[in-house]
Amino acid sequence: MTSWLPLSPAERSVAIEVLVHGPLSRTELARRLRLSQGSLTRLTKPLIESGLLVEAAETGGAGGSRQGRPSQPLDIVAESRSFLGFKITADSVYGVVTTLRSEVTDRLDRPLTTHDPDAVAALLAEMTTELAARHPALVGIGIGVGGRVRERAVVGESAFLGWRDVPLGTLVRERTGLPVVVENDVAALVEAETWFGAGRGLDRFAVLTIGAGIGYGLVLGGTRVPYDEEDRGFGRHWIIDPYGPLTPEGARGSAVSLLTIPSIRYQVRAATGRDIGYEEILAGAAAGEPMAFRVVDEAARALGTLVAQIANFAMPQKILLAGEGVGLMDVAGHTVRDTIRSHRHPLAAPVDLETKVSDFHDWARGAAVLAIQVLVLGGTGGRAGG
Amino acid sequence: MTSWLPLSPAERSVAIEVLVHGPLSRTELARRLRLSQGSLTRLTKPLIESGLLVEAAETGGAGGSRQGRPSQPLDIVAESRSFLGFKITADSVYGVVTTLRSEVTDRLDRPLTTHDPDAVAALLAEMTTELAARHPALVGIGIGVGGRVRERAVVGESAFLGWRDVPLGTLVRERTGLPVVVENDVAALVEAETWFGAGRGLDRFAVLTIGAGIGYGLVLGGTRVPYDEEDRGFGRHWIIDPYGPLTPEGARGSAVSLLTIPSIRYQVRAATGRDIGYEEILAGAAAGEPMAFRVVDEAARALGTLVAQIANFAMPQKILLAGEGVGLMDVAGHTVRDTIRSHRHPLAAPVDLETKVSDFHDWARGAAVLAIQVLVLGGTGGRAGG
DNA sequence: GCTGAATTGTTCCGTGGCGAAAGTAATGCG
DNA sequence: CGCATTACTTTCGCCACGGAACAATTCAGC
Repeated sequence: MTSWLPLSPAERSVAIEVLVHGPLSRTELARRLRLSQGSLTRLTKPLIESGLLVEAAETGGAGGSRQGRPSQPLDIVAESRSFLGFKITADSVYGVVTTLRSEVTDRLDRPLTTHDPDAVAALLAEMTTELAARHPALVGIGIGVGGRVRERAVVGESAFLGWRDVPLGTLVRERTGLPVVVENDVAALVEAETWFGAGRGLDRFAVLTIGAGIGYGLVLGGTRVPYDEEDRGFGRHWIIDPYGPLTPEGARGSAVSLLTIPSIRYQVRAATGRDIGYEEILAGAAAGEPMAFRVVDEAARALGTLVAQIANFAMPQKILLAGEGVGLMDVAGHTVRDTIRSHRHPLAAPVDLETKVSDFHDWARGAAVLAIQVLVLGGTGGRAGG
Repeated sequence: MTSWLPLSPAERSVAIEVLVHGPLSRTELARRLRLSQGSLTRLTKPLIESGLLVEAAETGGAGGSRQGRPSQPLDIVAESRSFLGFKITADSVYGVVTTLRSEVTDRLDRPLTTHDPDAVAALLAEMTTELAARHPALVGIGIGVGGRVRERAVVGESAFLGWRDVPLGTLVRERTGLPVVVENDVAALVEAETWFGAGRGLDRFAVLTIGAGIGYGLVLGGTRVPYDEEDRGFGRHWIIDPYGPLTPEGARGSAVSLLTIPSIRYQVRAATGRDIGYEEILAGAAAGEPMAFRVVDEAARALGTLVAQIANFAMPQKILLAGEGVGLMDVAGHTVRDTIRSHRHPLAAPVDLETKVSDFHDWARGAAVLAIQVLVLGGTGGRAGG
């Protein structure tokens, strides 16, 4: 079962709308999809018969009209199928099991002791077997990797794994028998947020991730813009302050050198001689420790500048800050917001900014969403506009 | 005649494809629009009968296949209708007459001696009358104004004219009897380049204009992103160098203070005490005059930074530099390109950059394109995705 | 409780746009 | 003079959609 089989385009749009925007009545769907009510009766009938949709029992009583025949919301049976998402880091593999709605129902992590492609694939297969025992309805696997990925199957280049042209998709599919999607990890997270997260239903949407590195993704017209280029690691050459800090990673004063967790720790270590953890640095900055404050304050200004540039030039309706390094916002959010304002027209609409601290399981969940998309869209996921 | 009347969506797409992409055979159209050949016979028949399309006589002999029945290119009768475009500046009105393909066939300029809305409308009507005498098939008027424009008809706010909520569209329509479209001048230029210029056929495309001010427009999915905000003049708060020049317009080190013609002239005047023209400053910089060189070199670096930021964050397939102030590229193009490179990943694809020095007639032509769009699209031009 | 208004969902029919495939037209090549 | 090749046309059938009448189900008011 590679996809929801012979779903007509209209049926698919109904399925996606219900999947992404929760239980909806036929009338509401007709409004959203600009179809007649009659068409909706026609379209939903086979979907219900096939068991994909169900008529939700409760109208809830919230919202809705007071008079007339009560609406009959339709919902997806989110638990009918399970999806597996993996995030591969240098020393660990993080795995999650999700429902069709991308709700995480299980987790499994394993240390990664070798970077040999076959061994990695074997580990993934082993984890899959273990999780499949607990979740019989497993129908697809998504894998997120830092680096360049081609055709959603082959890792073209991944520095931290030392890989070149590794057909990871095939390796895992052969060992599991399940359809596999491989994608750049940032791309996966962006897709997940677009379908089920902060970017749901938006036309233009941007994601900026801060962690060990910088990630960036742009969604236009509901579709992620494919970056042919920079999945070798964003932000190494986004120069924010030419006189900024010089760090091992990234050009002087670049987003990477100012914002990533390693760079911030490096700066503090270089200044104080002590190797302090990221959280501790943030706490120190909040407590007014001069050195930590200086570094964090500079990072906050850099982040504000970056967000303002994204808002000015890509004009998204919303910007999501994600990753492990956005704890910055808790400590220095006001500095970030002040900086954004100073880089925007005073009368411009304020930037709709959302912050979401994410761990590696969120990245894995992003990968699982890819598997969901492939199932729903029938293998043709990720169309580039022509 | 407000539009091409009852054109079905499919017929419209055929008309637009031929209009924008030159003479095309039915088979070629079928390929581009992903329709069957039979459908194209059906769709083109009424278009030809109504006189909108004609079968071009010459297949040319260039390109094309060698064997088989020769193709029969279809073309739009570009001269069958004329359009009028106006660009209003503080002291002049520039007018052009164009064909359906937006080729300029006539021009007319007049000084603007008053900013009284009725007087301006009267002047536009007078110019229209004069041009209509020479071009009988005039069917629509487009007007480009710097400032905020609502609903393609009302000038909400225009600083240089001192206008607030002036229903310019209505004023001109009442006096001419022709359908009128009013739009922000930058928006008009972007639309024109998207349909008939550098952005033709592209999915993602950005325009940056440099002149008395800065302008910016982004096209995604073939549609211009509506900027709810910054049509009060872009770039006043795009801080490129916090320690950059302080000028009367724009924040310190902003794109406006570094790049616009008035700011560059101001900087040279402040440094040398002499009031020199823009072209002369560029010539001086090229000749190695220290002061002019310093200012122009700094401007070129700023432009490079700006273009790199646009490329990094909006990810367009192409960026067009337009306006009266892009002569900069002739003198310091290498500096601009070097700066772009230094702000991008070394392995990233080079930015596709096009330069087009435009004068006020090009701005007027942009406005005329709006009138063409409205005619072709049937009044519903400028849909926001939702 | 009954009636009527309001709202959701269903059934039925007509239309129109589309693709598939067969047929026709116009050319070059041997 | 066929024959292959390519462009276009015609015919046919399908099917997705909208529109309208109808059934279902609730609430409001008397």
